[in-house]
Amino acid sequence: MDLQQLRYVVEVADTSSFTKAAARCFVTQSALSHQIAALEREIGTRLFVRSSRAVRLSEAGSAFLGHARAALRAAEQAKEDAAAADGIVTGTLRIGVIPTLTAIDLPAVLVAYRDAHPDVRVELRVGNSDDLMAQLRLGSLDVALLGLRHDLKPVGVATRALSTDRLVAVLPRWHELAGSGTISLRDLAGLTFADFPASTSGRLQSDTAFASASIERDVAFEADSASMILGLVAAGLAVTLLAPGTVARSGADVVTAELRDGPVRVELLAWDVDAPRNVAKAFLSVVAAAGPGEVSAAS
Amino acid sequence: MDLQQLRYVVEVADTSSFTKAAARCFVTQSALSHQIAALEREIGTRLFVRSSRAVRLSEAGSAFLGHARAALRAAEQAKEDAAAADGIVTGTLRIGVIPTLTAIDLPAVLVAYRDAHPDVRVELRVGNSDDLMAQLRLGSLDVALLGLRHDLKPVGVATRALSTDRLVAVLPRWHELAGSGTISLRDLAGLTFADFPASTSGRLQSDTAFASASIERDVAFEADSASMILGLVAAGLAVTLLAPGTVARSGADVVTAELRDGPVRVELLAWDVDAPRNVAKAFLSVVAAAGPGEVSAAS
DNA sequence: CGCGTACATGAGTCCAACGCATAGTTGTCA
DNA sequence: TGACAACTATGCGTTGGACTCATGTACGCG
Repeated sequence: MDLQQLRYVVEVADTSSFTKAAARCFVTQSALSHQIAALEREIGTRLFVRSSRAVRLSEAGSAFLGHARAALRAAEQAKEDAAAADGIVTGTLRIGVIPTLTAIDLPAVLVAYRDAHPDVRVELRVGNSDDLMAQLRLGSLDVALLGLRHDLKPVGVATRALSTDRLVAVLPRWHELAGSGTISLRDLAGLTFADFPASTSGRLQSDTAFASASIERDVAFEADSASMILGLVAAGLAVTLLAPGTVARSGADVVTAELRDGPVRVELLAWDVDAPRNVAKAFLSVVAAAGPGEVSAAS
Repeated sequence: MDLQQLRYVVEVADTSSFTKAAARCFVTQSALSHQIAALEREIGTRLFVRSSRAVRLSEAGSAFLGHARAALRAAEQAKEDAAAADGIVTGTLRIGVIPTLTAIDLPAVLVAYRDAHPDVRVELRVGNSDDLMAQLRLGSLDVALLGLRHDLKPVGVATRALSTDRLVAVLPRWHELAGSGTISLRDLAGLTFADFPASTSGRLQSDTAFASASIERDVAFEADSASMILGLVAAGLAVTLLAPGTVARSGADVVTAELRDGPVRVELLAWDVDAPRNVAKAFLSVVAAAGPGEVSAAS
């Protein structure tokens, strides 16, 4: 048995394909077939059921997989902790980040991080807050930078609040409400809206605010990126609610109006509280040094 | 990184010697040196501090070692569980046994076990009950067959009582008490005793019995094997207390006398309740099928 | 029934782990 | 103090096994 063989098994299980797994491992399909076959010979059982169109784990394979992952994790952890004993942080840090993040300057943070820990490889994954939270809980992300309604406390993870902002109304330049100072949600009643797709956490922020003010609104346009939504607003097709920082950084040709009863959104740094890896702990320190924020225990 | 390298690290850590570790791994010392050096190069840290006369773990090595063991254990477990999914028990069963065991016929049990699970390698280690318990708790034994005073409940392990016996007095053939039927401890006062070494659990059985009967006795001979003690008795140098089965199986030229107030000794099967491995569970079944006994939960 | 896709298998290549020999270091003893 | 013993490090040649390439086989699909 060999760690390499365990990696192969995990990849095949994850991709349900020898060919795809081989590509991910940067070897040919035949090399991977050979190794899996050798492993199966050694343990005396088929780990995968091959059916020419798909590959799936056998019962024995299912029993094997968990331990294989554990072995690989332990080996990785061994390496990281040994280096950590010498004060060196190594490994791969997997960061999830929402595209609209404004609370911190992530590139600047990464400069500081890389400066302090040059041996760490960084994987950045952009996604929406819901997906990132799910990946964090699954352990496929180490830390995540995301945005939530201020009254939602994520469960199963520890968090540090990075910023708290009240959303602003975003209007076309020539809109009648432009320049009328602070307004309220009710002033927007009857207008056409662009917003994030239904039942995403980005959308939920606005939906909840309008619902609790008992205002029906017409979301005629849905898009999954803030810049797309801002484009729609600039074109005069709709209005929307967004964090002021998001609008400012986009450079979109729109105007904003403060909302006295707009929803409050918190951007926060979240991490797995159960198994914080060295790379993640180091990232937390760098963020803590870079900006303010308030730590909150996992719930 | 490679599982083989992890095995090397563990062995070197356990033996504090490259040479001894190499011998245990059935490779030359140079092969092991090469591999450790390669691993240290990969993780960028020295795992061992070499001081020409002794090898000890560095701080990084200590951090590494635990994870290395975990990785090896997980890999082993992966193999065993995969086979178990096909109803096959594999791996190595480590049994500890006291030399005086009489409650079960261990060879017969092993015949049945080997018959049911031919793929299991069996390691037998003979030792005294105290050492076996310690090894069991450390996880370096899977099951142990040992003897204890009936009123001592071992902690941290689950047990199954196999037999309960009252010790008998063992006397030279020509002794005046020979043939006098059931006697009491007090009849033995003033005689010269042979027994197990002080503060072993074997010795404790008799010591406690005499102490609670307020009888001083003279243990002039100490030996760590029952056959040696019986030899001393047969030679007329001393008397002793032993389990009747031990005496019967030894074939020693001695006579026994039942003791109405002799200490009661329990032989039992003990196993680690936290992580019972497949091989151990299978052994428990075989013992359960072979003989009677009463299971007791861990305390 | 040919075509495409995917896994298995045989043959050949090449690297890396191994063994051998030896050097270097340190503690021990006459 | 010098010879020795015990131990690890290292250079070098050898070989087993992991890999690639080429091909075989099985299956679904139009």
